[in-house]
Amino acid sequence: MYKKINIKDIARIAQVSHTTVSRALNDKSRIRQETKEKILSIAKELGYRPNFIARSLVLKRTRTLGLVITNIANPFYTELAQGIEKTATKLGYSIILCSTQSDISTEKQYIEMLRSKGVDGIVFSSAHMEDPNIVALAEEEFPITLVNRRTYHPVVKEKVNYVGVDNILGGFLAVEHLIRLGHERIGVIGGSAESSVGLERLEGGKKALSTYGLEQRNDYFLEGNFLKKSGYERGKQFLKMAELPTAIFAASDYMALGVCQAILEEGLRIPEDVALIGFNDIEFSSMQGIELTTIGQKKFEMGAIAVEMLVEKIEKGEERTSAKEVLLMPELIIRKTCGFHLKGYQIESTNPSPPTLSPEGRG
Amino acid sequence: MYKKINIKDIARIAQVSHTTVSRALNDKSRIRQETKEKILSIAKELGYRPNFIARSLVLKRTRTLGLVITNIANPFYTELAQGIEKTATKLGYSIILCSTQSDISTEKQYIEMLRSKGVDGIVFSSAHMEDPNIVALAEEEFPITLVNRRTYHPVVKEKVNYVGVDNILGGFLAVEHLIRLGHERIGVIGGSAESSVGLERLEGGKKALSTYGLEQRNDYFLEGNFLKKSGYERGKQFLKMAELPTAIFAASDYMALGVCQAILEEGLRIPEDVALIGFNDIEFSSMQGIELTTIGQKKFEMGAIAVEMLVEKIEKGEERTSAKEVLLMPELIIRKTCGFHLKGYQIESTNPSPPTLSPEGRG
DNA sequence: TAGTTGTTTGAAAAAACTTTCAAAATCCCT
DNA sequence: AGGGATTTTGAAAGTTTTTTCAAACAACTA
Repeated sequence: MYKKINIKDIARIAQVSHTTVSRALNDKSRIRQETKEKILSIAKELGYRPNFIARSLVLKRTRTLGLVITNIANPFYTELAQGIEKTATKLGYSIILCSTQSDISTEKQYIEMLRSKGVDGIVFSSAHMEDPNIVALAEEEFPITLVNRRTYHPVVKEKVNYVGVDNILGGFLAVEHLIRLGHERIGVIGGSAESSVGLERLEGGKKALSTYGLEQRNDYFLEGNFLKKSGYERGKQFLKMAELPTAIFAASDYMALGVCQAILEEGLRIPEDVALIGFNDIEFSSMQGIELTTIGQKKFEMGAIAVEMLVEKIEKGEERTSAKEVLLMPELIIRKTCGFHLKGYQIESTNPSPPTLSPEGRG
Repeated sequence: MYKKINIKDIARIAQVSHTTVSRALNDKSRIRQETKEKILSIAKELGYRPNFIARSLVLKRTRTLGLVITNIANPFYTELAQGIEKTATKLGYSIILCSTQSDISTEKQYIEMLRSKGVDGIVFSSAHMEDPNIVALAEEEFPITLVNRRTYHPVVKEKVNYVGVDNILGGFLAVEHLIRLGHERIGVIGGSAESSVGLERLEGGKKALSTYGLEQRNDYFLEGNFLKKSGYERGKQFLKMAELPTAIFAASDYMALGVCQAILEEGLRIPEDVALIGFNDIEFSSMQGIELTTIGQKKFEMGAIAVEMLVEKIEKGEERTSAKEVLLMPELIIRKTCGFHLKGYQIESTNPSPPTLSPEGRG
């Protein structure tokens, strides 16, 4: 049986007090180089492993972060989670994974647990619009950051950092692309009403419609929940309409894949019968046989920035008070589900400049 | 500023000792019902939140598990991770996520960290064949379980629990399916040599070949690493051969998707020119436009069983000494990449019985 | 009433570490 | 050699909780 050895064991062998051992181990001053080396070598020899929980108890720091996410199965979140986990370990933190299935009360329990376990901060990747848990944390000034989804609550806006894409621009780009390809009846499948990103993408889409002078038909806006199944169902709904849209913008690739399934099942072709554009650019969107045109966003980088901001907040403490907001630029990724390639256009630069192209490509 | 309140604060207000408060909070005996209720109500009113790290210090239990995984981005692992996370929380544990990118020394650092943080156990989803870190843990009898990949090291086999699929059977099923459809030149893309599952699947494939009296050609066995890119590259390699295989079995769907890309790029059709079968049945394999025939395994359940076994080991302690090994049954899932549907067979039951079907379907 | 039993409570120790403060040791200068 | 300054070390307290042991208290029996 391996007995765990602690700072006192080392002290006894090195013939010093455990205080001195602590100083040696933590590379503190007020210790002679010689004694430090001796202690270090003994520690190494004994295979000493520091007990972080004892340390945490006195330091009130665990170097552990919570990650609350709806569901890792969603490919968008797994890429995000990767960025988060990687940069957390780079910065010396580990992360506790919490998947809430979007349930506010599950989220609350997770938060309770995380705080009892003494995490130094939490990153939320899927905040609800009016998430009371997040508001409470913000009021208490507990270190958190929001990534991807945000909350419009004033105290959250004032106090907590946020990273995301410019979803309004993204939505605009998506619908604009459809419009430029000649579509006038454009169906939009939004995210759930609890998600800021869905709303913002929808808003961007509507903006494109009005910029190009197209009618906004209410029956062409359907609410989804970002999941494949919901894309499938909303897609079917569109396809049953008397005057069905000629193009569909789904607020996530995952949903777009569901729409794809629905369209194909009805015996329709993509993009000839109905064009399809998604959002996120998950890995599978680029697969042969799918080749979904979509709005790309830097998911890994988003996660990385989120934890960098959080760690800065934790370590810098109260120094910076105002909340930062960083918005990454979305990017139109043209593949084959909108028919761009069929019309023989050459791929142009897709940087997010204001709409200048004359609608010559219509019809 | 919210000051954290502790057991002593409650004691002061309730006019009892903190010992008594502890008893009330933990629902222990040796306390009068009346005092207990009083204490509980005070605790609630003050918003008391137990400090798990102090508790952990004395109890030597953290109710936290480590999950070491190569990479959450691989869809197979995300489904597995879901099963793990969900049942961990169900059993009152939280999990710290560690993605090693298959690097042994990164893994070692993660293990050090996890142990310093006092996790009660670790689940390894991607053990290397001769992983020294795992051997060391096993020798020390630190609670771990292996899921998916295993190690053939004798002390690990003797001491640590394992859950996985019957990969040999799975490989057999895959290649058998190809053989029954008339293929005689079957290329296999294995996993990396460090992975037990790749080896076992290959072994199963070879077994099918010999069972049906087919030649085993060494140039038809290529080593991959389970990732899409490696499937693409190995696929290309096969397609450049003078006598290219008429069917390919890839040891993971993720690789099969890469192979798919390679085949399509070469202007060949699936399954008419070359048939393709994968392993894992990840969610995207069932997508329209892909419809990959594959070997299914219960990933979520596998994860669930892994943590159940681990928790049992942790909580039961030394009571059960011999290591359990649970092997789930793989299942042939026939979709469209092997051409089964083209031949007008009706879908038969695919339970893993010994090969009885006469090879009437050949040619 | 004394003695026994059983229940309820609290003091103190323990877990493994960091930090503060004071004491001891060393060094330098006159 | 003596005194001040500086460096090195250790004792003790603190972090929050659980647990052991003993004390106090109530109730019951003889």
